[in-house]
Amino acid sequence: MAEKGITPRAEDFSAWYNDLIMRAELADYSPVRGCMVIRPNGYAIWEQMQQALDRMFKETGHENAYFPLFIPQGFIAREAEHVEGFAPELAVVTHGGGKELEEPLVVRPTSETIIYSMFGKWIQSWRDLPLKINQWANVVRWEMRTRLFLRTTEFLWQEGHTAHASEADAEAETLLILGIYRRFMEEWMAMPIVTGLKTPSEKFAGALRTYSCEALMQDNKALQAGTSHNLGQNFAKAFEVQYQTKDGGLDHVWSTSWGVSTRLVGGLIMTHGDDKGMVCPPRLAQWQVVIIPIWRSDEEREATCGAAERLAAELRAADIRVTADTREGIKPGAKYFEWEGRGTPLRLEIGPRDLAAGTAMLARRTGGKEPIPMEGIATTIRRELDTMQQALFDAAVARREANSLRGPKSKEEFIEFLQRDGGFVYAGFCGEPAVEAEIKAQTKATIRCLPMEEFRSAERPTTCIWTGKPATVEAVWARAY
RNA sequence: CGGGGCGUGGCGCAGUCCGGUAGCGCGUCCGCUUUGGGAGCGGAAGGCCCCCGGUUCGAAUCCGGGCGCCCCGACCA
Repeated sequence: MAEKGITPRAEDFSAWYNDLIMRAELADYSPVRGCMVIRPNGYAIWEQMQQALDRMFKETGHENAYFPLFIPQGFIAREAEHVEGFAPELAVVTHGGGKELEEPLVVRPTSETIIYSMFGKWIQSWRDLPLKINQWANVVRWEMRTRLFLRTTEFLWQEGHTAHASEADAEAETLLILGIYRRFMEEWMAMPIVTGLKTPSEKFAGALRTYSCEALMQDNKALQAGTSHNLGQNFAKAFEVQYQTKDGGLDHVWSTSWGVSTRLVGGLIMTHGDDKGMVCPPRLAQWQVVIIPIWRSDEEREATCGAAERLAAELRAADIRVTADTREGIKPGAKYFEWEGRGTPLRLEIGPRDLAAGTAMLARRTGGKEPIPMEGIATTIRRELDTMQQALFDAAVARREANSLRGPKSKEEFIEFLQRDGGFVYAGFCGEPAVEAEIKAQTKATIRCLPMEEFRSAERPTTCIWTGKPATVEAVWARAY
């Protein structure tokens, strides 16, 4: 019995995370170091994420396209900061067809360079703008240390790339996407985030500025869940993406790029998972409801399985994602454990007693089990799913707030909070990069972001928590993944 | 790249100190009985003991050298 469980979070959070992924069959290690196989249960969650995000991108005027995996090595070098940022983690192809290549090909770590090289051909006039492209793709970054979903050598993501006629338009796009990410994370993933600006040391290599979504995991480490970059004219200049303005002039376009990855699955796990396994918010669950018929005799089997299938059809008609587990030879209890481990939000048990009473036994993944009438069951289930979705979000917000510290009174309190694995600390910052580096060296915490207005503290910090000098901004610190 | 752990049927492990020809649990397959919180009994299949070399009559075990994986740190979505 014990060996069937997973390591409790309190005992070893990393082990819990790995155990959960294996138990829920979300992913597996690949023969290649640092790479992962995303199994059907895990990929189904990613597909739900893709669908929701893809819809939101398209609703805001973005189109999908696909750019190649291979990038001429010289492209990466064209933007100074970009090459500096990515050079250490590039995978490079030197041979093809048995011969050494004239110019090595880089396996894309991100696609700015190849995309702007194409934008240069496609954009001639202000009439071609804005150009708003998204692609769903895999990218490769040679990481020193990897973790399933959170950091793997190859990962899946979407990367949006847009070109605009003005800096203001590019900034508006950057913030529009940040808002979409926020809505997705809050409303679909039930994962609260703090949005804000990255400091220069943490921004994307080649960006003017980077905004990010920062979530707090159950071990009180921060997870950067998504980023949206205003690239200014940096890449436009490097790849000569110019257009004729309305008044006949010539200007470089203003561009943005933004992305979220399969890392979000890791965020989902570490936001909602418990010691029994995965907990999946209803809106992202592959199966929102699993129906488990219970029988003894053959007649009972026919009756309960038949009822399960009819119930499944009824719920499906109400747009509820439902499956019936009619496997024979496995006891109901074993099925309960299996579906719980996978995080299925609701379970409906149908046995002879339920058939007689006109009810089904409803069990929630988040706790609680009671009989509900079959009459109007689709409405009941819909309400249960909506309630659970909201409850997961509320619980995650409450946990984050309980583990956040606003306005530490002293440097000592600040350090002490971070050292006992506290969560987010909001404090004043003088803006000096050297101070930021010193804090990182001493506390292992980094500035996750300079929070946007709505996340800032009511009481504005006036002094830098580290130097005591006047604060120029409020920053959120935490140890991070 | 440093520190720690580990490599033995599909999975998890014991056996290694003290050499003697491989075992346990889970899973799998077959049969019967079971089925409202991880089923029981009977039968069966399944192992280059990470790799290479050495010592020895004999190596999973001892010695030397490799390789790989996981965890913790330095870099990063």
